[in-house]
Amino acid sequence: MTEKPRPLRADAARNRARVLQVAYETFAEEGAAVPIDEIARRAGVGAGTIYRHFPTKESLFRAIVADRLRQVVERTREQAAVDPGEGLYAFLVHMAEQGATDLGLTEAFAGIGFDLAEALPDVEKEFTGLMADILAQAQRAGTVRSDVDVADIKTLIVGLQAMRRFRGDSELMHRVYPVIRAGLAAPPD
Amino acid sequence: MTEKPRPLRADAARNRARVLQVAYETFAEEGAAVPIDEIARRAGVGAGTIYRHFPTKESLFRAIVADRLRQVVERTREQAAVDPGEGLYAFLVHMAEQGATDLGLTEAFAGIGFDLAEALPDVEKEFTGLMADILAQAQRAGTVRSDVDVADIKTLIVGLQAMRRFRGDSELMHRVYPVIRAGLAAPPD
Amino acid sequence: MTEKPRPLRADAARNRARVLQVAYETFAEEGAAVPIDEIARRAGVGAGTIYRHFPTKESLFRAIVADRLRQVVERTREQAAVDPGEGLYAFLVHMAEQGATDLGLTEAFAGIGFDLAEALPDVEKEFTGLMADILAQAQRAGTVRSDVDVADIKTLIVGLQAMRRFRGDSELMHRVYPVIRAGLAAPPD
Amino acid sequence: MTEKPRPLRADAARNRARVLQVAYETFAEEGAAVPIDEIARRAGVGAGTIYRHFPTKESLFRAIVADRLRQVVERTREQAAVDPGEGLYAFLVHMAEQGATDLGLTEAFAGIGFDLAEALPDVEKEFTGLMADILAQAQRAGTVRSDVDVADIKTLIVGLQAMRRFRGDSELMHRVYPVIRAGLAAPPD
DNA sequence: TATGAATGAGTGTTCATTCAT
DNA sequence: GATGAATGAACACTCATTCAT
Repeated sequence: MTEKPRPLRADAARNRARVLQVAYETFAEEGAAVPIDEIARRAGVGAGTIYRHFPTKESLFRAIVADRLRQVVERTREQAAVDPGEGLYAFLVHMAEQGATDLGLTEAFAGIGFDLAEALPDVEKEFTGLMADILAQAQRAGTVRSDVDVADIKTLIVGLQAMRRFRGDSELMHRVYPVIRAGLAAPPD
Repeated sequence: MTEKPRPLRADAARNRARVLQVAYETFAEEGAAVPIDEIARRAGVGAGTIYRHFPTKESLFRAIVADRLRQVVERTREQAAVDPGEGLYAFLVHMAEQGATDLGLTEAFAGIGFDLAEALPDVEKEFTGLMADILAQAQRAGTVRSDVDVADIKTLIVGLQAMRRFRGDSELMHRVYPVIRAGLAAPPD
Repeated sequence: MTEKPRPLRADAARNRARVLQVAYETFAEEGAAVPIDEIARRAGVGAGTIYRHFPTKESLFRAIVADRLRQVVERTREQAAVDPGEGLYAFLVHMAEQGATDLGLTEAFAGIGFDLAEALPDVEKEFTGLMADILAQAQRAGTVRSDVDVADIKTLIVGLQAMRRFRGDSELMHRVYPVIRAGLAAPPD
Repeated sequence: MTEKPRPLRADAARNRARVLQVAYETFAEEGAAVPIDEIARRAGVGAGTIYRHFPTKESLFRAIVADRLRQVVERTREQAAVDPGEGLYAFLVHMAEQGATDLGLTEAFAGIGFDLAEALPDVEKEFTGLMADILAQAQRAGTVRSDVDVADIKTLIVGLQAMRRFRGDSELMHRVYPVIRAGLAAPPD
């Protein structure tokens, strides 16, 4: 029974996209606590314009998180289709990268003041489904030990995102990610 | 150029200790965004009293972090003396635990809006020294692969703290910590 | 120095009438604080269209008040022609009814943030003239005491409108209006 | 189980009283829609000071209304003790006076955006009780017709307050109040 | 010295009005 | 002419910090 969301006027669509982009960058840099006015300033629009497109600050935040996660899901599915044994690792790397540049996403994913499953149930479901698929694939391919489950993977993502923000991407990938990977690949005790 | 910190009167010292304790608990529960008035209320003192001992909210936060880290250092040194091969693992577990119960400390350690080396250079130096010692010990004992360094361990702590806040202590210890440990113990490629 | 109001195009005239009607209903239901956008939404026009016909929100409000008062004047004149002794009472009842359903009109009439004589001098003049006429008629007919004047009647209207909004129409008519009427009919002390 | 409201410090008590007084005057002049900042400005305090004493704008408004109504109740009881037949009329006059100078009180009493019975049940109860008492007294004394009840009196107060704001006190008392009084004194049809 | 009251800049959000499409 | 998007000045309320008591 949702209203057909009639296409936005060209200028409005441009502004909406611009707000999303700037809000993404700003939340990424400053975390979810940045004032809306700061986002408006950076986007070169009035605060009211943001509120025309997103009724609350939280809804703007949600829109960004949903967008990011959808991109990760898509890229991961593509890669997992090509190399099932590597799908999970590719996913971990994507998520670490996202968390690196995106303070807001990390907070959202770690549930700091934001419950993903409650706020974006659809995205959460698709996301969890993806993880279950690629984890099972990797376990069948023998690249991931058999005793880890989806909850463990989620936990590792939270950890990797935190680490990625703490450490440069190149260093994380060359020095710490191999440790995690070795731990995941190791046979259970 | 530091003032000689003349000894506090007994009641003032008691107040200072009480504020530290309550502030620790409160930041741990509520995160760094909790109002100073809430800490004052819980401590049963006026807000002014807190500002007498700590000139800004941030300085109070710093004092707590320093205090916590000193405790971890002490406990870790004791355990490392007993079993050098386990010292580093004991340390990781202590830090994860601290991060678990201490939202404020995690933020501080991960450098979210707070740079430890800049804010508390003395503590940071001692802390890094400890890590170098116990890492070297473990590598000599053969329990940790030879190609990880202190920076890698710091990074893993950031990750573990984030994970510990995301996941219950028992589950983290039984399900994810073994993965990290297996990765650290594995021989380099 | 007023612009000659050149005749509106048919569609524009239709829009203007529609806005007036919807604005009347909306102000009546929601009071003068209702956003212009809400009126536009209900009327199925853009906000800009309202501003084309009425340069400010207040001017729209004025137009409605004028319209309503003209209707009351007309109906009252008709009834007073039939029964001069009852004309004033019919008028009071009409005005109370208007105030009942029309939060905006009541505010306008009572001068809450809106001065009728200043804002709509023409309407005010006609309105006052009507009251003078029907009051004199009623006094000649002996149905209203001789010592009340037009200002008193205006005052009573303000009171009746306030009362009507406070109390249901039926109850006001059966229980309180008779008291007012008895007071007006009573001979002067 | 209410906290014993320990006595305020002298300066705080002075400020609280000042805020109440200024807020009373300001609401009276401007109505309930005045910004809190305006009240703060007039009182010569920061907005935060008002919020220290009254947690919301509405609670400040409530405090004023309660205070005013209690004064009216008290004065009316005194006068009714002296002359039972006049008690109700004295009450009507008091309430009209209050409404005259107090736009906020009128709005509260007429229920414009504020439900007295819900917001201040104690005051409302005492108030209604007073009206029942003095109305019965007056009816026993024969100064008020037997067929009006408390709800009718409330309605008349709403009307009188609206009228009093519309018309000067002296004129209302000399010209319109006698009409109401005659209507109330008249025998039922 | 301790208290907690006062300050005032800052936050999310709304809405009358203007203006590009 | 009509549309509805953009603007930006409010507003209620919060909180780190200062200061009178």
